Amino acid sequence: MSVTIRDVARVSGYSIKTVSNVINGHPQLRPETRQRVQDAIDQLGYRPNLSARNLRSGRSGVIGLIIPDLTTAYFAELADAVMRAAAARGLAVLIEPIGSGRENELAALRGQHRHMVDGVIYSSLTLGAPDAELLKSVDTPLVVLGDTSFNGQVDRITMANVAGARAGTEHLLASGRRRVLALAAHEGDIVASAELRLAGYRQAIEAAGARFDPELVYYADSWHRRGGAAAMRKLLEDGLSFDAIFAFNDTLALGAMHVLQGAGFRIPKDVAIVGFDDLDETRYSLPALSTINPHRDEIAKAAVDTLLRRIEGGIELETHEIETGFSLEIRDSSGPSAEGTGAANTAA
Amino acid sequence: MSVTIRDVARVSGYSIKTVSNVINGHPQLRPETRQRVQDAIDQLGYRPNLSARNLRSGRSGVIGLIIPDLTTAYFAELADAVMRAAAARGLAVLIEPIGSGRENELAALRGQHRHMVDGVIYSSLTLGAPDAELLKSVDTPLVVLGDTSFNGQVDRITMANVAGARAGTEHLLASGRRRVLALAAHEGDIVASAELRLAGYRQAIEAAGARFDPELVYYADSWHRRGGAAAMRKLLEDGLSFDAIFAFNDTLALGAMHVLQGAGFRIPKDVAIVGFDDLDETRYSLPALSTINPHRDEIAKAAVDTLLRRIEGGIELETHEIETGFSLEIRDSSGPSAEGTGAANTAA
DNA sequence: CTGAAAGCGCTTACAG
DNA sequence: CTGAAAGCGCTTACAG
Repeated sequence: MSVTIRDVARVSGYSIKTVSNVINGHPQLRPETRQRVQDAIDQLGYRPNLSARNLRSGRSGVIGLIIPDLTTAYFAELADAVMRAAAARGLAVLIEPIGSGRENELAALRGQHRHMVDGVIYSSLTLGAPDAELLKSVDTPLVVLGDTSFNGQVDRITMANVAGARAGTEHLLASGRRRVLALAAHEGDIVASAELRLAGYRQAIEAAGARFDPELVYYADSWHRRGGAAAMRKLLEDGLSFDAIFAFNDTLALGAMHVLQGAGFRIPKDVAIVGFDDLDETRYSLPALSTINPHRDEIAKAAVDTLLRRIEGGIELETHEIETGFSLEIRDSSGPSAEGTGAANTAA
Repeated sequence: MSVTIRDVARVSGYSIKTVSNVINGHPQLRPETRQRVQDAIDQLGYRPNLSARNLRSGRSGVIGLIIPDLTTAYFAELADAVMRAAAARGLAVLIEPIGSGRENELAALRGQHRHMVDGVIYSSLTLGAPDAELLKSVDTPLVVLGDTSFNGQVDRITMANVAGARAGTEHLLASGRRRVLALAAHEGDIVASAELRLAGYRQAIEAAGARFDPELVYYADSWHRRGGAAAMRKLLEDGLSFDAIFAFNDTLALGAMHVLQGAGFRIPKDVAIVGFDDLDETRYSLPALSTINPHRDEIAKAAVDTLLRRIEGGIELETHEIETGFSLEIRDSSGPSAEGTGAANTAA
């Protein structure tokens, strides 16, 4: 059952060292040597014992990913992107779903898996600048994914919250909408991304020469579909007039869209909607939802590479803060308005 | 940085063996000894090196979970359940998303992570009885999650497809519906669960003394929301009359519900709907979707425990096939019909 | 290019 | 209860 490097050495007629060189792709080896060793490996079905390799090298080849849960589409898609980015670097990912809330997030920093992983990608919602020291005291290489700054004291990848929100709002204004609602959310202590996206929304409004109207900012009580639906119902009751919505994330947008359609509004004719996150399901909603694509693959790649650099560079290495790009995905939910051509297809 | 068991021995004044006994919770230890060793551990911040432990024990404490992807709600929720079940047994889970299709599923069996894990939970959609030999030839302990039988040659956990589908259909019939549509799906070679659920649907129809009408069985071209929506549009064009739908999974049901609502049907008044899977989002759809809960936690627990037994028992251990329970979750989408009380709230 | 040997940190018979 | 020692399978100076 357990073929070891020693067996390969014996069968191939070379020393353990040489076999090891072949396995690890050392360059200076005669092709013939390499071939014979490889033949023995194939013949025996040898696979290196990773525990032994890890013990020796001090590395496990596994990184941790700490997220609140796996069943929220946003985190599932993030995890998927991180796994792909890690696989491209030969790393496996150990996902640790920790639940939401500050306490869980803190507890995770002392998690049990800590010693199985070479480093951790940590998606934090509640930690902020005052916790920078705490994060620095963690003895595992760490990269934070989040919208709150730690004053450059921690490696961090963040998305283009302000620029993305601005682009989404500008797109709505550019398509002729005049009363663009901001559908925001507060949830627990999660304020960072909401604030940043609000700033982007406001920038777009003001850049268009309009006045920022706080009355047009609605707060859902959660970031989820249900929150978007509830906020929209309240909004319709309030009798506010509007012809577009920039929602601070996709699920809010989908919840709002559902209620609007139930109330007889046509989308995008009567109301255009743009979300944020580019969740996979936005392609399949009816109509398909326009949204800000935060370039999750880029975020994941930056996180993995930054973590790898930290693992190799140690604590002295200077910290990196990276803000990734974004793009506006124009789908059916933000096509021309009722005053437009009438054709409800994708705007160019 | 690396405190070892040797350091703990030195500081505590006991031998390495004794320290090891304390760490591993050996019973016969004087409380005083245990305390002194523990003090040293705490003082030094000692954590066992898992690579060394694994090398020695031949176990990694990690199990693999092979699924098509993490971004489909169904698999995300399955993964979540498996992680919780594994954590309860002190195991970590390495998720390997492999994409869909038979080729990917086969390739995964020779996956790179094979040697990091003590065993694998393998969610297969395309493998069937003829592949039993292949599965048995994998040298890693393996438990299959799936609806296709391998003739008892492989450990397998499956859900109550027939009984669940029957219960869902019976619920619709019991609430006074007369024309219950079956919204089925074919996708690639995935036929097993569709066939089983169709059998359950048919049993319910016939048990009610009605005749099974093949015309009422509609096939979507995918198991997803979009497939359900497309099938429903076609169905409405066909002008078929019906007052209820039993959908073979929740996303089909949600897609169908959306199209029905867009066409002016009231749910459940005009059409009652029941899905299958109990995805989290069924609680938040409008109306909330009635569904068959396949007891995912039970599935996950059975899978982890069966795998653990296989890991410990080796290849001689006889194989287990476990079918888990289910329950009918009655929500708003299957309340009373138009002829009923008129109150569209949850049926009892 | 290649070999003999040490050592990563742990657990576990073996001997007291 | 406790100690000294072997060995899990690998990598890597060190010496040729």
